Amino acid sequence: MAVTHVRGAAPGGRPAPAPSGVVRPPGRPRDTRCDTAIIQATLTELATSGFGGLSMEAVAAAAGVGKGTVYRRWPTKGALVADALATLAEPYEPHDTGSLRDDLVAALNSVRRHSIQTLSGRIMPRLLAEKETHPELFETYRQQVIVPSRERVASVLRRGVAEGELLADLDIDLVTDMLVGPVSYRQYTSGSHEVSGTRIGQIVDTVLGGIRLC
Amino acid sequence: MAVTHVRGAAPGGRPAPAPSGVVRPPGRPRDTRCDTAIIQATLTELATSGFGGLSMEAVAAAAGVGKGTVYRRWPTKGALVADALATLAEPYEPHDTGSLRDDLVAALNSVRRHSIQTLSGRIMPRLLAEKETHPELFETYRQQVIVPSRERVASVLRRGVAEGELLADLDIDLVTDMLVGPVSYRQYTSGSHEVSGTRIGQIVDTVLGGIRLC
Amino acid sequence: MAVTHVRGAAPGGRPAPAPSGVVRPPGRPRDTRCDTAIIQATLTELATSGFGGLSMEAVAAAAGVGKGTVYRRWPTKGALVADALATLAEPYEPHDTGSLRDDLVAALNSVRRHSIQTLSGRIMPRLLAEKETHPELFETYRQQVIVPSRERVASVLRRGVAEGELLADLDIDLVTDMLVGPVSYRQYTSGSHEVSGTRIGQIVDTVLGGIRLC
Amino acid sequence: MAVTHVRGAAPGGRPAPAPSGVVRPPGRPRDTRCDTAIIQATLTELATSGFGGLSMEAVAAAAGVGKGTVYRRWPTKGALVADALATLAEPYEPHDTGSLRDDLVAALNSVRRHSIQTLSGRIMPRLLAEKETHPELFETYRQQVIVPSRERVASVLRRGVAEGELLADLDIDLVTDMLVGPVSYRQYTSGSHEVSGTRIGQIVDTVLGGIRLC
DNA sequence: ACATAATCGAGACGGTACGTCCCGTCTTGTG
DNA sequence: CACAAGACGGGACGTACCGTCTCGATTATGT
Repeated sequence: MAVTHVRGAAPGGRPAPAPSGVVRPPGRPRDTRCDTAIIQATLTELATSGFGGLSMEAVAAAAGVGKGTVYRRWPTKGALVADALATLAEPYEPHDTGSLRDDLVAALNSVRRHSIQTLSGRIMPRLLAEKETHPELFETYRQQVIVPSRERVASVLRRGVAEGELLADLDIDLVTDMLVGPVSYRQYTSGSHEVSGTRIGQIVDTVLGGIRLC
Repeated sequence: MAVTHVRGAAPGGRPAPAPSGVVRPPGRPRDTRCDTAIIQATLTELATSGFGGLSMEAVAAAAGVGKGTVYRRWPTKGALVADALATLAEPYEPHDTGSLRDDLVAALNSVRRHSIQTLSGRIMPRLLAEKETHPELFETYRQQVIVPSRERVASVLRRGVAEGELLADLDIDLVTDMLVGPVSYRQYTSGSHEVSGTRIGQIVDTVLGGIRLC
Repeated sequence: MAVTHVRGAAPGGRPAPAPSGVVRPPGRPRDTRCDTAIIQATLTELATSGFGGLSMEAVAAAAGVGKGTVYRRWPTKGALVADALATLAEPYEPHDTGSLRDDLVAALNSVRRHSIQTLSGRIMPRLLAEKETHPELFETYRQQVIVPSRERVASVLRRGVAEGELLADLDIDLVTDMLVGPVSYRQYTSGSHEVSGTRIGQIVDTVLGGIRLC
Repeated sequence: MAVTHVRGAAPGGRPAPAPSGVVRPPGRPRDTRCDTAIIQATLTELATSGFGGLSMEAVAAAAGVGKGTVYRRWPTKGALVADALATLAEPYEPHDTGSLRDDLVAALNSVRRHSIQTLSGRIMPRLLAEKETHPELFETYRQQVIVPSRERVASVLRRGVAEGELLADLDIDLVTDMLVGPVSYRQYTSGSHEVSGTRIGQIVDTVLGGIRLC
């Protein structure tokens, strides 16, 4: 179940020597390849077993690392998961094709793809389940993943308002919910069939029908 | 965290002696109060700890019965949870106030209330997390809880179509998603503030703005 | 490395039902076969690895028993070893052939045999090594094994005094040391060759030469 | 529990530069103060924890030295302990006061004192316990410590034979056992009180009573 | 009334996973 | 090169449960 084995890494993967001028602690420095392997294994385990079912031992084994190496860096499971979630941050990349509708469709398609294909998307329902028990973890996830994702939709909407295509007093947050909500909700709870591209177009059109200037 | 303790039940709670004419196995008959206590404890544990964190031992303890009493009835955790989920079925109660908008708002408010106040609503994210691992459990939940809940909204929409208030070729499933989706999505993923009654009205109005005949 | 496997024991080995009139705790009673298997394994491990090298896990494995079964009975290693040592008690069997010399030789031969052939004899140097760290354990061993062993020699000497064959004011404890000491000392510290029967006779004769009435 | 800290040593303690004319390996020469500190720490640890409980890491820490410094000199624990035991050799110092009895008493007193006061005496039972597992270590100890100690007694006895005070065909080894045995045996196994000076006199007298010419 | 037979609470059992600790090895920078 | 410092993989330890099992006590039914 190992994601990245440290021992198998290419020799060239070793980190460069520390830049001069930085005080370094004595002794053998920590191997940064272990950090990445552990974080990656944590995310995989999180997606597979959830926070409750995640064990430090399984993470260490999946990372190909001794248990002590994990505990030396993160004293608790919560701290490890929190740091792992923090790496999920996605850069905000606005796109502007000129067409308001096309940009919204594109943004929602990216939401859809995220939930299916990425590790982060598979982690989402696991964290949702633990939201009552560990609200801070889901909050981290929300800030790192959900908020940027919503922001892509919201920025398109704001542009529509600025360009006079949408109602001037539009509640951006509300409309974002009305676009992202149906896609995300359906994606996660549907029995088998996922949300299709056609359906996303219909969702956008229906919402636009109610908020566009006429 | 025991919900119902068998031992503490009033003597009058005992089931009536079996009706004559029915062949009964010899020996002491099973105590039906144990069944209900175990099912109830299972649902509570499911809401509290999720499927992965649920243990037969904890269920037995919460129900105030011995472990053997649980295993005598359900050999596996999955069978127990499946039976427990099957009891969540909610009766379908349509309401018709004459106003399409008011009925939709009422139906969505019921969705909102369900997710917050009921045990079933707290179980939902737990099962969602296990959907990949145990799809049959979530499917049971969907049939027992989600489908009836959506049906309340869909029936109102169908009535609107029949009465000529809504577009004739309306995609009921799609619009149901667009009404339930934003509420449910926001309710479960929001940081702190829940969905307000006002917002539900806005959601209904926005959707109606795009699908109402004009 | 298992000494006695519980599972493989004959069905007839089950303990008899408790005598009536004794209050019994509820639940499944403890299996006494586990107790004996654990004690036996403890003594074997003690002889093999000493007190410091003895681990509860190894004892459990050697006894063919789960670790919990050991900890349920003895919370600490010290308590387990103490109880194990208490079972080493040997019944005192005086022998009287009429000849003072022959009886002393026989008693010393029994000391010699004990140190070589018995588990208890192999445990002795292990406990001696831990005498500074855990004096109470060695004290238990002394009372259970060493004292009775010395008493066999001392009782013969006392008889010799009573029958007028030995000096009336003989220091029994001292002479016991002078008989047991050379045998035990040589037995444990000698490079390879053990103490022979001939040598034991010489030791007895030499001591008798100094304390016999002449 | 460090015996000698290298780091804390006075600068003057550095070894003198090597005499010219000797071929020396290139690079920094080994610090001889480390050797002595490690050996000393090994003996202390051996007395405190025994062979099984002794770890290279603990030795290094007690010596105030890095672990690598120990492993560079001795690859295994056995090699280190063997070298440490080899340093325990005691010079043989016969004494002759003219009185056979007094010399024997003095020799036995030295045995007694050794077992109590010296590090070597506290190591003795530790090694005894490992005699089955590591016979070569105890053999080293025997040659370095036990044999010289016995020789002091034996030489007095031989002198007694030569001077005609003892039986001509005396078994020196046997009588040595009979003198050293009771003292050592009692010293190590006694519950609390040690062997007194008076008792040593009694032992010597009793043995002499049986072997002296009359 | 009394034997029969299955249920029930309680808890012991073998097994396993957990987090901690520590060992011996390896890898840094400094002298 | 030697040396300290300490990170690393591996493994053992004691704990905590899990699901199964085995007790005595209880409770209905048939004779």
